[in-house]
Amino acid sequence: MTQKGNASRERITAIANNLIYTKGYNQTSVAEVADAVGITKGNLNYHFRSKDDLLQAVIANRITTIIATLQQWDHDYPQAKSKLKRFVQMLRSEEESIVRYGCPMGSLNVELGKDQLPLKDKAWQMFDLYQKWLAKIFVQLGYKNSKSMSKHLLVMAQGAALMSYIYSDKKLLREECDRIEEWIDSI
Amino acid sequence: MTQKGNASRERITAIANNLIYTKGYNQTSVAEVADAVGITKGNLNYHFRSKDDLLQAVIANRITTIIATLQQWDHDYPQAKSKLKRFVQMLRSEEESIVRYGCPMGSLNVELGKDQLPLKDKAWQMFDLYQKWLAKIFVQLGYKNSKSMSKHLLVMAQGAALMSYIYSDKKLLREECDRIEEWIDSI
DNA sequence: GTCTATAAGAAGATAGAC
DNA sequence: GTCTATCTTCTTATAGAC
Repeated sequence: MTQKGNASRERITAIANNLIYTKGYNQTSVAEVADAVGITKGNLNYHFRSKDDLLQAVIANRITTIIATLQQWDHDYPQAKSKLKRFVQMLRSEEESIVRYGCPMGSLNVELGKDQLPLKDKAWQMFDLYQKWLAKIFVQLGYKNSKSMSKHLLVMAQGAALMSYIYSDKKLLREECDRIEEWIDSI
Repeated sequence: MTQKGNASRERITAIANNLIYTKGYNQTSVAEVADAVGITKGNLNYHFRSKDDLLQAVIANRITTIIATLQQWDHDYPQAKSKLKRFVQMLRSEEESIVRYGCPMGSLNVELGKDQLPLKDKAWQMFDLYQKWLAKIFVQLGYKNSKSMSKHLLVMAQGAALMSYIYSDKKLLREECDRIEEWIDSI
């Protein structure tokens, strides 16, 4: 709560995003965020009138990132199965943080799910972006049950992220990625 | 924080267990637990010197239950694959609560994982009981990689529980159980 | 915009009477 | 064992000066 700090909304949001991911939303105080940014609580409350308001901005930010990522993937990987593999690849490239902090989407949804329903809806949208994107691909692949298939892929990815997080086990995460990719090849 | 209440440790633990499951540990206050039990905070603090102490008792309780359950399953289902199916069956019979509150083990581990390391170790033991029990079965089935196989089954089960919880989707949970059972048949 | 100061409440835990 | 009362700390949020 010292230092100077040019505190644009974006700057605060980015730092809050990181803290909320690594510590959890309820376990992160606004004082901590302000401290990390280098401003005072009072100043932070000028930019965001409430803690929930801050989380909304964080989630909105994540949603924007996800949309951009999916567009990029659509552009980079024309083939349907390549898109699916790219999705799995995300688990591999993020293995370090997943094993330490879990999946940012999964953790946040679990945390908000028990109460705080209005915010949960926002957090839920993150999942739905991936799900709808995946479903589109399964349609391309000729599946009638594209929704079920896309959710199944999310189930495997979330299960892999969750268990490798709980066991702090990179090897497990890699093995599960292998299995998911085998599954993609087999369909 | 009114009413009379014969407050044995067991009674408090059972009620706390339920609240912690449905609301989450950090979102459950000791005042709430005391209220649900029908005693005062002061009294609760007589039985459990701290909130962490209370959670330890809750987890110890769960561990005892898990051990008893696994022994029962060992007794009731002599065949290896029947044991695995019984494990999956748990997801089906608990679908109502899983869809509403998630998996009690998974949620607690995620919640404690971000900080509170001493308690996480305790919570982690719950998972390990299942994992070791499953691994034993895969050994029976002749698998060299029994550990990997047992964790894979946990991955699928946890993924199914998590996603069906996030989507509040019983149909998804059932479909994923079907897939897991198909997998068991195929190995 | 950014600060200091402070309000207002919640939560965990303790002291002491009964 | 169980209660009432109190303490302390943490947390969110506001008020007002600069």
